[in-house]
Amino acid sequence: MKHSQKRQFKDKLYSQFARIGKALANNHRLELLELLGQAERSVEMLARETDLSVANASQHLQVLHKAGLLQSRREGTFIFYQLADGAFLLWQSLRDLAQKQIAEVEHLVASLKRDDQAIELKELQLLEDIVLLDVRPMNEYVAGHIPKAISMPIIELEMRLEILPKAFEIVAYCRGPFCVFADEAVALLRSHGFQARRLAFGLPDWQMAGYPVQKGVGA
Amino acid sequence: MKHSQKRQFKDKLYSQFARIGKALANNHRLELLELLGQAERSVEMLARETDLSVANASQHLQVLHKAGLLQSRREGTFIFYQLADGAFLLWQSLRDLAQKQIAEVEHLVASLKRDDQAIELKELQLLEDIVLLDVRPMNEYVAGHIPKAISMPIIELEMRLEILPKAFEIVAYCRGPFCVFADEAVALLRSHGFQARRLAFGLPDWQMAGYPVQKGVGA
DNA sequence: CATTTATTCAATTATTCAATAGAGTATTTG
DNA sequence: CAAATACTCTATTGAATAATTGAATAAATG
Repeated sequence: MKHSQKRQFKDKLYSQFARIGKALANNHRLELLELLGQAERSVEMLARETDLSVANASQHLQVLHKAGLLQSRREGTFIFYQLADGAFLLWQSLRDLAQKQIAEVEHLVASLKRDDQAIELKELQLLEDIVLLDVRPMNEYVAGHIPKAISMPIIELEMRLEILPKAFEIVAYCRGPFCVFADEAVALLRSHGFQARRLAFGLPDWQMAGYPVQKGVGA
Repeated sequence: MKHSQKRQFKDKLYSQFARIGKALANNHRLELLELLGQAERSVEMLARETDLSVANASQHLQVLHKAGLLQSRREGTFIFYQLADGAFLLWQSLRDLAQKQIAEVEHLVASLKRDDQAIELKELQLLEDIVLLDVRPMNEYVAGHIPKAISMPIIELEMRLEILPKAFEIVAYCRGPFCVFADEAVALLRSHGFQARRLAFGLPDWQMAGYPVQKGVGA
């Protein structure tokens, strides 16, 4: 094989890889990936949750789909998108690299005045006598949650505070390290005299680490 | 926190993530990443190996650098770039997703008429009585290689065929699953009556899997 | 079978990106 | 300190992308 043929082959091959890179090159598309990492959704739901127009969300979803990052299925008039195999690992690698290498990310997270007592993956195993709250929207809890976690969407938390025990520490988790639901939950709980911390990670990270995931509404 | 404030925060955060996506959105930059996954290099070396002008290569390297994917150090008039922590995992996730999800990639690989007997990571452990050849350029071998592998750059292989034993199977590896050096080596070896196969993966994949890596020129 | 709902397509505009050429900046060497 | 080497910056060009709007599909409903 001549040099020019090799060059042509490499150009073609890496251009295919770059299709995935291009799909990752937009903030809205990354936000869509993060949402879809939690649970599948229709175009309209995704548009609403990302504050995009439906047409625009649809376009972005198609870019992700063509790059092999999403799978879709039709159900009546709805089209549900979900992550393709391997897409979460890619998003996770990107997210983690950004956290390590980009100073502005740290700066943004610092602006949340987040508690630095967040619990890492391995630490959670060792904790006993805690109440674990999944503060994501219900549909994400149903799609999968950490065993023993109670569904307590952040919007319902304040109303349902009285059912929580003050004798135990309360641990909240949400979508991932950059999701603020758990921070809001911890702040609210503490302001009402509870002892509370957040997990530093989300359900998909838990799942990727090989831990068991429970689906549906727990008995 | 109001909805509009949350939206602003998310837009800023995901825009930072998208900086990395944008860095991955070009075939030349991905090729640079793959090369740097093997060993650090100067701008000029990278330009030559990717058939880019030096100015253009420099620009692309700076894009990668600003996105946190590369680190650089000066040595005299040379600037050496190397992968930042976590950058190889990101490139590997992207590459593996492309292999699984993009049909054109499979099509391109098929055009190589590659032998499908390639040896996977776990299989290599079980093989005995083989001669393992690292057919990448010498500098990459020096930067790190699989223990017991012999450096045999593909351009030297034909000249040095006589030192190889016919009694053992010969196994060649190179940069990764899409590198053709090992395919060329296998083809050449077989045409000279050797029994030969390639590894399906490269040195960085071996290293990422937690196996030991030897540096320098083996004693 | 017309209407409604959910999604996609097509056309437009503003913005961003890739590549090039040539000038400019560090650093080493004679 | 002048020349050589290695790299970076700037300006320009043409190409690609993002968001918007309104029209066009596909499937379900009355």
